[in-house]
Amino acid sequence: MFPPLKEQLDIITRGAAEIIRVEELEQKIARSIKSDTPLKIKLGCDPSRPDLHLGHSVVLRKLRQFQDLGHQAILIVGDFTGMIGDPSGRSKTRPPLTIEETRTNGQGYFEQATKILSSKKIQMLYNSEWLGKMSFADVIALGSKYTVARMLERDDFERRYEAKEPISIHEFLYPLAQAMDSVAIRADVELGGTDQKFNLLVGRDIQREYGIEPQVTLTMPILPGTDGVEKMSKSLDNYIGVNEPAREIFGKAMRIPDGLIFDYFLLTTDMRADDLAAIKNELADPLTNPSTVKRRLARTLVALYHSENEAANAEKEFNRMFKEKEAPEEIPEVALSAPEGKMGILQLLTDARLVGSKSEARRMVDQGAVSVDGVKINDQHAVVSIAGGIVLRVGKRGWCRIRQA
RNA sequence: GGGCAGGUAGCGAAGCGGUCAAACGCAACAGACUGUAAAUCUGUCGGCCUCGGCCUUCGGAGGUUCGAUUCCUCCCCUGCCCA
Repeated sequence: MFPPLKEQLDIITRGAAEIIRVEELEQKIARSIKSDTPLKIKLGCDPSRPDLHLGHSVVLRKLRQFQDLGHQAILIVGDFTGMIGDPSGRSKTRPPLTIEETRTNGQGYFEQATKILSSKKIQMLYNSEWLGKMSFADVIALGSKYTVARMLERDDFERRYEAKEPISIHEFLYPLAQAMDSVAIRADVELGGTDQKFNLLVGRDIQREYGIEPQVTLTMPILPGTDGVEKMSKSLDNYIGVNEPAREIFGKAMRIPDGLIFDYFLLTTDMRADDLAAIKNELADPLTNPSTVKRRLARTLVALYHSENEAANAEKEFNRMFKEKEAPEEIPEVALSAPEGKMGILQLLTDARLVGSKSEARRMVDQGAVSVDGVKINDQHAVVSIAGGIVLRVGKRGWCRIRQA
């Protein structure tokens, strides 16, 4: 039923940043084969950020590989912690969620995740199921199993402690809560980004404390965002969402720095090892124009989340907009009512929601970023007739078709 | 509980009675260039405008002043030290 040990290990270790510990993984797999029992592979999901992007996909792809090898994927939705309101470091303002929100978000997560995961061998659990049942005494007992010094080993905590930034007590409880998830489901392997390493390791320790065989931790590299600097995240707006339209995915992929092309192929696609090697060579060749390789990446990504067909269309569209500098095929349309069919350009821009304020509209006009039907508008006081319908443009990407209501 | 240091635009950080919508850096946005890349250069970067200005902002609430981001009082929040 299960592929042989060697084959499993090959697949599992590919692309992984670190596995702690490989020997234990081998033992678990060997036992799984012998007893014909799937391993439980755990992945935690954050219900406060329901939109998945390529960064999430890295670890989801790894989970998919486990599924394909016959193992059991278990998604843990951190609804309990979400209801309290997490503050892992940066976002102090993360608002607590209601139970309904965590359910809705969990469901949304599941739907998006199954674009990557197989719908077989998958289970989704909410951690309030067990964490919500713990008494305060249970929590104290849990707290007694870990020390402050060890908590401070975590990079994030150590840094903030040194920098004299606030660390709330409950932040210490999060890794422990996450560890309890591993205890509750008796996870064999837990997946996460390298930034999760500490939390995953706490899981091992706590499982041991509760008399359970420690999980193996498998971390995947963190995917850099489209800016090439920070990790991909929605709040930094350097992400490519799995739910985005084909054109967006294509366009955003084309905008990543060249240096990221290979990493993206490696981490966000299912490309085989020999193809990856070929790409590496191609990129190393000074005669190669990286944009052609980047195009292939963009097509691959669109195909992954939409279809081959849409990938081809997205590329055509891309050429049309940026090579031939013509209006995109589909642009948002806004119906506005104007007396006598005429409007001031500033009003037009704000009503079309191409800018956030009239001041911004002024700036755009001043900077020569605005055009109507391809004709540049330089005068803030210009009055435009919208009677016959016009195409309004701001900057490179702000298109809008206006028609009279 | 006490002492000290802080809370300024998306972030970081100046200002410390008027010339402050607030230096500077980053991010962001626009323009040029280009491969919608990067780098670079230029400009913008609270809101409204008849372009002369007007309005709302510097943790919160009051107060002193002709005038406060700058001084005083109280409150809230954060860090450090002492208990």
